[in-house]
Amino acid sequence: MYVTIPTEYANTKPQSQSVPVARLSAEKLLHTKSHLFFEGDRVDWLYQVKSGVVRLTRLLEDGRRAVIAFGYPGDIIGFPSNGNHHTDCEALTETRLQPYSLTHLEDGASDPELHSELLQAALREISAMQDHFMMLGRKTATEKVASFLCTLAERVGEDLGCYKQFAVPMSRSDIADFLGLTTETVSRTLTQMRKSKIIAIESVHTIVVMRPTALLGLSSGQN
Amino acid sequence: MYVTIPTEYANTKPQSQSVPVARLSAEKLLHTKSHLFFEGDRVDWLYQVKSGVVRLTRLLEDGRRAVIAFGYPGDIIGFPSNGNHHTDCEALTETRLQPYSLTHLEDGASDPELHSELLQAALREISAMQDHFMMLGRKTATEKVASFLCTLAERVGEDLGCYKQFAVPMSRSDIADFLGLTTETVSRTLTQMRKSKIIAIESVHTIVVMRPTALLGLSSGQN
DNA sequence: CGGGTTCTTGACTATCTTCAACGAAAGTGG
DNA sequence: CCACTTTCGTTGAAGATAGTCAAGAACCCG
Repeated sequence: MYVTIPTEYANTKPQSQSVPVARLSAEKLLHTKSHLFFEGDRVDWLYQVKSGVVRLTRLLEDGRRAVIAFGYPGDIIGFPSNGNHHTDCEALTETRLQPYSLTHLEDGASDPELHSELLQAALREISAMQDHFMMLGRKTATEKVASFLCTLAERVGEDLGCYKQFAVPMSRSDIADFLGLTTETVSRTLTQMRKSKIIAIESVHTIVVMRPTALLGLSSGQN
Repeated sequence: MYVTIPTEYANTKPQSQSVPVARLSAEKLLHTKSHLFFEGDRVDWLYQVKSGVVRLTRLLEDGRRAVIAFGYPGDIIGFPSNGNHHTDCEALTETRLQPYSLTHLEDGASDPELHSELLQAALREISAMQDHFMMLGRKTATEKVASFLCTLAERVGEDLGCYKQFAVPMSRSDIADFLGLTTETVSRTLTQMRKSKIIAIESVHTIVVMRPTALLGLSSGQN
């Protein structure tokens, strides 16, 4: 999941990724904090997240980290490059995954339809990543955090009357590394939004959006 | 073309993208500053750059801009998302392009091999974009500019004895929007590198790398 | 040649980071 | 189950990196 530039709150097309048809393996269970794969590992399977949340990260030699994406239900993860994984993948919650055999997927001749699905998934991924470039390169801290919350609210928020509540399974530093900020800045920004009654911080890992329109405004710089 | 994290100078595998086999249309010529497509246009063709350089951009309503990528010879551009272009594309120099019919490409059944090539190109694209996330989110201005120059040198630099020279067809603000900086910061950073004799600025749009190792050092933060 | 754009440079400012301390939460072992 | 340790989150103060504003120089293009 990438945080994009929401143009209208709660208006995105349902994230119902077309589900590849031929399941070649049973569901896989991944426990919180366990790894699905590491950077450099050979890619044998792609996975579609069925429930739970995973985190994809890359590291720099000196320890700086980038969170490339969060994998939410419906997302397909594990795209190879030169046959290898280019990120680490760790579960943030108990996660169920549907594996798909890569050899079978990549061989277009054997199953053209499945192959097309894979290509479509890759193209969606590219598009989502392009949105994220704008975020990383051109948005302020407040805009970044607001965009992030909007996306979470839209994607997994549950209605609470006129409010929307959602879980935030990732740590502050996961969020920071995803948005290109520090944990302190993320924390401060959230506090500020809480003080201006735009959000409520139910618990550290649960947020309620009190004023969706105001949050959306922050996300696009109209403050 | 994305600027990645060079691990060893002049050590990247040749950018020889596998060339799709079935050419369905004659080469297309694009003049400097003319557009190949705009964001929102329906995608009918993909293009492989044969010569020249193009620039892919996205805009925010308030005018902020992100340069998503520069398209150099060998690169494939125009990947659709929901059938539409998600960036504008403009030629920075006279450019020759080989078009490929999308309908033909996407229909895996009709030409499995071509379809596979397309998927591979998309996967390479995803990998390159992931590298760029680290750049945008976690690198300093100097590291960004140095990485950018390293990539250009590697990709299109011509040997001049022990130096490497290359053209910089994009403007300072193109570079800035690619790296998530301002034109002033790009300009200042280049000036600084020139003063420390790491590069020479032949002309505004031509750079010579005098001390490749030093430049590579800057790109990964060892300064 | 002249007008407009692009690039460079300077001075100042703001945003975000860094460093540090503290409190809260979660994990561990007796 | 409780005490202890460790990690995580929040907050504050100070500092630095990059941005903004502004002006002049260089470059292009007709």
